[in-house]
Amino acid sequence: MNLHELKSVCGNCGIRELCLPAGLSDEEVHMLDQHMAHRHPVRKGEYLYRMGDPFRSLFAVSAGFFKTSLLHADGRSQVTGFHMMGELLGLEAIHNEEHVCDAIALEDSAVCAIPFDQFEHLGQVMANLQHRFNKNLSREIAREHGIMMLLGSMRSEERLARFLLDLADRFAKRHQSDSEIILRMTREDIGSYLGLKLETVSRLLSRFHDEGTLEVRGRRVRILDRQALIRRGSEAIS
Amino acid sequence: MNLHELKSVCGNCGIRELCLPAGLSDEEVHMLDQHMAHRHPVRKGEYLYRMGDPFRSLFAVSAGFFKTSLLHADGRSQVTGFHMMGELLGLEAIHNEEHVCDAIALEDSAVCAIPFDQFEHLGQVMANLQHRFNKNLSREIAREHGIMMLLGSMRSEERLARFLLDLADRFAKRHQSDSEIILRMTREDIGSYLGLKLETVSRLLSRFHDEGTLEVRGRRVRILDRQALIRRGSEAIS
DNA sequence: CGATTGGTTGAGCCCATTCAACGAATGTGG
DNA sequence: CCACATTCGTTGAATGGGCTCAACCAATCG
Repeated sequence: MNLHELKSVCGNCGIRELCLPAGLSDEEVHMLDQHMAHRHPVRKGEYLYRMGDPFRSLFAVSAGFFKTSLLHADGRSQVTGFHMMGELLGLEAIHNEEHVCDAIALEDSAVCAIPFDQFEHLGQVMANLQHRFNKNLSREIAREHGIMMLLGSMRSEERLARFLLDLADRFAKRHQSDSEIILRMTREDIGSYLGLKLETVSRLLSRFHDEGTLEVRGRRVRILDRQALIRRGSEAIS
Repeated sequence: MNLHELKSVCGNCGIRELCLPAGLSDEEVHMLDQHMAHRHPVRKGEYLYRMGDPFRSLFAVSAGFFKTSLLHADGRSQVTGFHMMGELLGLEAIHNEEHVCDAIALEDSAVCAIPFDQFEHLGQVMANLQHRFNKNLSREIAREHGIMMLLGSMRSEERLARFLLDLADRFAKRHQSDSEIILRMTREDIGSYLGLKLETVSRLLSRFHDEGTLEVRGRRVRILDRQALIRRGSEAIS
């Protein structure tokens, strides 16, 4: 075992309740530990996997921040998600045993690799684990429905407001500040995710800043007026 | 047992290989049949389920056509998908045991209800079934990534072209014509799904018609020039 | 039959894009 | 260390694609 690939111990993990073992008994988590989950670092800018790579493992983000994105034949790309501590990466690759998007670390990160065939075996003997996993997949589908709503029927201000509130909530769940956000991604990444151009994102951030809703200094964003942001995120259009 | 709720027999089902039992052995399909899957009709316009309904069963579409849509507090709605023979409905509801969208029959249809707790038990003893189900969920996630790409970075012509090609392909897989499409949904539904207004959809269909790519007569659409449509569906923007 | 729903088309408008210039921050090699 | 390139972000001006508003038609249904 090399220094960079340590046996992880979900039982001791600070984010256990955010991650795959959420809701499992100590005994069950111990079983999970026995069978899998090696932890290894991924440095900023590195690909965790690429489109077309064979799918062998799921990855649980144990530290850091990732984006996933699709690359289209004509060069356009679409960011499909941002992923932080406790979230699973690679779910979309199960169906044809091949990764269908790129996963890139946006800061120095670490992941726990979960060999999927072993995981499926374990799911057979641990109903609870399988149940949690089903829910995990289902939640991802529901989450993407929300993004379809965002992309399909919201205007730019709304999209950005909701994006920031979502990020803040997710950080808050991880015991970080829910008002001081450090964006790990570029304006272009945000724009791609939200179906906007980077200039539009920049202008919106400036506008929110000027109105006193946010304080924006580069990638440091502080939410000054959460209520205003919530209002922005649910304007009636029609 | 009433006349409208018949024990279905996946083993004899014409769409078995399109549906949940795909890839299962005869014996396995028999087990599936023993435990679940009652078939019942859903008439045009009826709700199969609504947002907020408790989640108890998945549904396999055995005939007909459904749309799923989100209803937002301010009245806006977003169509999240169209679903035909062999596709599963309700996957997005597993995670919090409550439906998070509406499912509405767009024509007289029929579904097989699959009580989810029983299904999970069966998954525990039939690794193959569980494996297929995992793939099914994963494919749904990957499909939605594609829609994010569509909504986030394609222009209106491309969106509609791809939508029609996707529909045609799915009909073709079900042994129906791949060039003669009967749209089951309104222009407004299409627009909602594609992030466009109904007038835009109408104009685009007229344009494709005038250019000889399609023949459009109300909800009857015939693909006259598939190559042209494919080209429309992959124009480089930038 | 009138009422309602669904679809088409036109004219004008507006929000986000495009194109462009510039500034700040970071990194690199001589 | 500085000169330079590169990446990232901001801001302005002009454009245009899809939206809004509106009129009208066709089909369907009580």
